[in-house]
Amino acid sequence: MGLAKTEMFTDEQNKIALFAKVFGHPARVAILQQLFKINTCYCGDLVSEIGLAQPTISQHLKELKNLGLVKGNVEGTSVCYCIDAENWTAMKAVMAAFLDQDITTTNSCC
Amino acid sequence: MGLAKTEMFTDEQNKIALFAKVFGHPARVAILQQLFKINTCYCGDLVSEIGLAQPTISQHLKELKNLGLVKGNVEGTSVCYCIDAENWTAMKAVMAAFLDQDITTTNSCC
DNA sequence: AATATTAATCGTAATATTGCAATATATTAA
DNA sequence: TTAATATATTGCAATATTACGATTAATATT
Repeated sequence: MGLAKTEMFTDEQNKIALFAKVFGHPARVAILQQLFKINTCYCGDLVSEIGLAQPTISQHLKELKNLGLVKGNVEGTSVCYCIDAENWTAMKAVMAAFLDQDITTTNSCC
Repeated sequence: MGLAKTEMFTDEQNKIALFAKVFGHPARVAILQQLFKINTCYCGDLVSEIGLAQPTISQHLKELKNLGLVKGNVEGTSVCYCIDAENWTAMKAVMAAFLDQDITTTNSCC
């Protein structure tokens, strides 16, 4: 079906999956790394830096914006993008709660 | 195309994306949380716990196994699954390097 | 006003993902 | 050996994702 049965899962599980999904493409990872590196970045800079076509980068940026991880600021004909620090921190807390679970090796089957 | 152009990105970026992708479905999040919670778990238990069909759970487990995050141990007709602690820790280091980047609010455009 | 620049949107082709019924495989029990 | 049980695999339909050319929208420059 290609359609996740989100109603079977908790809000937290769906939230983790949504954040993870947006990181599940190397172009979006690269965009975020670049934004962290140079702090503030025009859309066109990302296009030349990453090497995908402009509509493709624009589409990836849209997904990052939809989740609130990235903000865009219109400056004339350009749009300047940066990380949304507050939402990034909130996302980190959600992901950390999932990733930092304790592993009890006792009573393990394998 | 539906096909990520992995050759344009660094190994690290592709690795982050691969790990994130496997967490990008709530069923796999739920499977992992359950494995952390009860430490060791038969495939059938996950099917009844999560509520998706047996082939669906089996398929999700396969993806987790392919990335090395989960191990399975055959016990008679059953298969007992658990987290691969070593690989989980290694994965956490990769993801933390990405998620814990510093945010410099100075010189930010938005 | 006409043109240039930058980014977003639309449309579409190629491919990937999700979910499950049906079936196959492997082990144990009778 | 046969039947029962548990899991994996196959095949397929529905939907999602990725990428980009063409176009549009908005602002700047001349």
